[in-house]
Amino acid sequence: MSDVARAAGVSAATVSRALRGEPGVSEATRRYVTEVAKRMRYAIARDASSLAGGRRYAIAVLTGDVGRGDLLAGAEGALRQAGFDVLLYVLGDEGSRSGFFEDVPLGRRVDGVLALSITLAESESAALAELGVPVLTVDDGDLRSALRLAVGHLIDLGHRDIALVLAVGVDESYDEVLVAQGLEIRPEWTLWSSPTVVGGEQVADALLDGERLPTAVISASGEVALGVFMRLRRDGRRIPEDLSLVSLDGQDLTRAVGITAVEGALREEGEQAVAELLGSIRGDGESSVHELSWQLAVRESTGRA
Amino acid sequence: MSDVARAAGVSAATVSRALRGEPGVSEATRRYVTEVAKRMRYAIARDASSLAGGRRYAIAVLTGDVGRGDLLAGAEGALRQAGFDVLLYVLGDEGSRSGFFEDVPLGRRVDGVLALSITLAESESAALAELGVPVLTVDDGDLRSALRLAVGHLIDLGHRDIALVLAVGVDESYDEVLVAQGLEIRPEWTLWSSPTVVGGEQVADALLDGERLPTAVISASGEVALGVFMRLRRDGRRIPEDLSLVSLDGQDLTRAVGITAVEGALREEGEQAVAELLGSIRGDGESSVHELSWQLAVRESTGRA
DNA sequence: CTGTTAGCGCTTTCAG
DNA sequence: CTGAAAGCGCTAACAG
Repeated sequence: MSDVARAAGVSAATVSRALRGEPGVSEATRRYVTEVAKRMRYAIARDASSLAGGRRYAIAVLTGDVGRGDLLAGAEGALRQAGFDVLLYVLGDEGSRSGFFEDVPLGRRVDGVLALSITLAESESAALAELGVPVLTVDDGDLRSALRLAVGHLIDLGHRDIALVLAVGVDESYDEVLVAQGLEIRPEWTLWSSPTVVGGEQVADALLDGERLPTAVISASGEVALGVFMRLRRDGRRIPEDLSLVSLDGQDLTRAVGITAVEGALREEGEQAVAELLGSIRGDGESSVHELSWQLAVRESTGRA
Repeated sequence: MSDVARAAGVSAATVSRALRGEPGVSEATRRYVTEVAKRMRYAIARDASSLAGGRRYAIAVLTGDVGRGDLLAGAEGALRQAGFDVLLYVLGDEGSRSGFFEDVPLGRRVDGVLALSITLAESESAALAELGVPVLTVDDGDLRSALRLAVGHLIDLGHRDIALVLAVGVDESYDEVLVAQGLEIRPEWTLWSSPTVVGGEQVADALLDGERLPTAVISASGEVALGVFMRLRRDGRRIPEDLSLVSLDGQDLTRAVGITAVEGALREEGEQAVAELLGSIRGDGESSVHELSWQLAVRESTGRA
């Protein structure tokens, strides 16, 4: 920096102010210094800058699963544009996750934390809170609201007989969502399946064995939806003419196959989450939660009842 | 750090040495200092450390597409374990990519660069080279070698009549790979398709329209393989009894559906790439290329001819 | 093996 | 609006 200062005939302090857009420099000086710096290919050293200035210009991004890639991509883009470094931590498997939280390696290194596609345990949140910087958690959102969207779409298409396939282990009841929209519940049309294509095929078999076929199926898992899709087609059923199908998950899969699905605008949500976090950093420093909101991607697997 | 030094009754220099595992401290002192530091929840400030020490302990990870998530996850894990920060840059769309290379924002900030799932243009490589740190590019590997693996597997199963589906736009010939393994080439069994499920279905139709069906199909794309799979099954063909199917890509898709595929051990390759890069950083500082190597994941879509 | 002494390259008062 | 000076929190010789 002092080289640039010398070349521009000013002091280092002025170069610093000029390059960072700080007030207190005449426009002419700023322009000139900026130009000299560019010519000399000079860029401020982040380490020294944050050491001296106390700012860090870095955000830690925690993610459970790199699968939801677009969320990450959106966040990264927005952060880079805002001049922040992205320190990535993939906390997918238990080992790396506990290793991370055991001794959170972020002390005095980041201005904030963004937790994507990861549900933090109480103790984990506490560990992050100790950093003293805002934490923004992007919550995967409510299955209930996703379901509402799917049901609404099917009802609009005239469906009344809707089966719901949940993940095994889910013991919560979602009947109310259907009931709230005026549907009758038939117990045999609530099914559980492991989140695999094979599971979906079995579900389809079960459905076909029933005394009456629903006119639509909603699956919580994309893999299951695909299994149902393939099994029904192999059985000669047409989709969507004979049966409509909606998935509540599995963005990539459902898009590839053309299955109507509830999904998030992940990239945009990532950007938005960053905006919230940066706002908090500049503002009250509060931690918060960003709820992912769902949208319906209507594709070829749904039609009139 | 001086607080810790005082509390431990030593100098700051000793604390520094002890905490970083530098030689020149007695084991007893190191243990004691470490303990005091932990008790005081002290961690070395990276900024100050790298400013003073000249080391940076950070690697820039460039990735074109977060899709190949496991590569990234593997690399991140290995880097974290080695004590390096991961600065992530997602260079998916043209805008962010050119923005990045226009003014590579990494000067004096990283010890090395890891380029994953991204093919660097000449000028981009040059821009990175200017950083003066090693660059390790992970190359997606050769379609030819992936194909060789698939063909070998099918030949082992007794197949001689193999169709190959390439991406539209690929004008290179891969006949030699088949010929080298003693197969005869039938021109009508080389097909081109857009990398979509629908494209795959069309390919299947074309195959079914032909005068003779091959006993096996190799598809360069996972989506296409899925399309072929679904179309054939709907047509009443059994897979693998009537026809075997291998995909050269589409890890997630093919795994979900149970299609035999050539794939990389992405997580492990990511770790390995990191090892190579760190080696170069500590060693000759040379940039290099890590070729992804392929493996065959045999699933239910292939069987004896 | 340990302490002392200079910086690392910036930013920030405080004067001018 | 600009410059001089004093650190930011560490590490790296250099002594002892």
